[in-house]
Amino acid sequence: MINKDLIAASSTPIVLAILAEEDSYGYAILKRVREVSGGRMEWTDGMLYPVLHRLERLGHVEARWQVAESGRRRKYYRITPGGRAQLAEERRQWQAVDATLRGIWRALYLPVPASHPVSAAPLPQGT
Amino acid sequence: MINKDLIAASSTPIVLAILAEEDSYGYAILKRVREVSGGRMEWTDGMLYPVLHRLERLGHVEARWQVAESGRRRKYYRITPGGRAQLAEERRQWQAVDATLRGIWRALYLPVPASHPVSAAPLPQGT
DNA sequence: TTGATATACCTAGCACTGTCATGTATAATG
DNA sequence: CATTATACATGACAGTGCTAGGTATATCAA
Repeated sequence: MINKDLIAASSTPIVLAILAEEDSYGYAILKRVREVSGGRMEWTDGMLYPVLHRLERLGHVEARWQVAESGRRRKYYRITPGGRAQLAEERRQWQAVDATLRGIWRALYLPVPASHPVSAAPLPQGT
Repeated sequence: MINKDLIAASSTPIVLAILAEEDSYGYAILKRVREVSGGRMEWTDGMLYPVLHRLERLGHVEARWQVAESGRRRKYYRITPGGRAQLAEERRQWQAVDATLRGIWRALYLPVPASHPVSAAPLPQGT
């Protein structure tokens, strides 16, 4: 569905953004990604947990064990101030690349994929 | 400037889109990327040539040697019909991920990075 | 009890790919 | 003759998603 490189490029900003909404844990993050993407992105737990561990190692998130009402133990993650700064930086980089891609695509007269109306906003004509 | 994963995710669609504009060669592609991105993206030749070789191996582009008026030999690349199909698919995937990211960011009240006005268009307010 | 399913976390081995450094060659410039 | 820009190529290294497998518990049906 979505290729590996795109997954790699988007996993960090997506996880940080989800945790910026509220504290969460692995299994719930997987479901949240599926929900936010409208089912277009399906993550495996085998890729998510290493991402969470890396973010923790880098100090972008903090983890704590907690037992839910259901009786299950969950590892909740909370974003740190450093994580929020990282999220802003990731967002800046993504938008720089996105602007570049849209700039080239605009000149190409490519057919717009009809499956999902991504944005109804007209493209700016400036600079 | 731009992290490795984002480079990896965008290299294929960018190269294919540049070749969809017109036939080109390695060194010129590097300069074109710098130009189209407004200087925000700087590619190394050490990453571009393997990308071109891979695209050729996959049948997305075709290569031919040619001697320019300057006397230098250049390896020109031309996009194939299969390459155009791949470009459309890459574009579809990119926009799916982009829509997901914008969907999460929209809910966050993140400060807009002021360095580069990527888009002046207001975000659509609908679902 | 037993079995199936969903929840919940973790890791090892593999393949892929950008980075960095390096190599080769030529034209233009001073 | 030295320097710079042009022009292509590759090997060693590190990072990371994928696949497959492992462990454990709560819920529900048979």
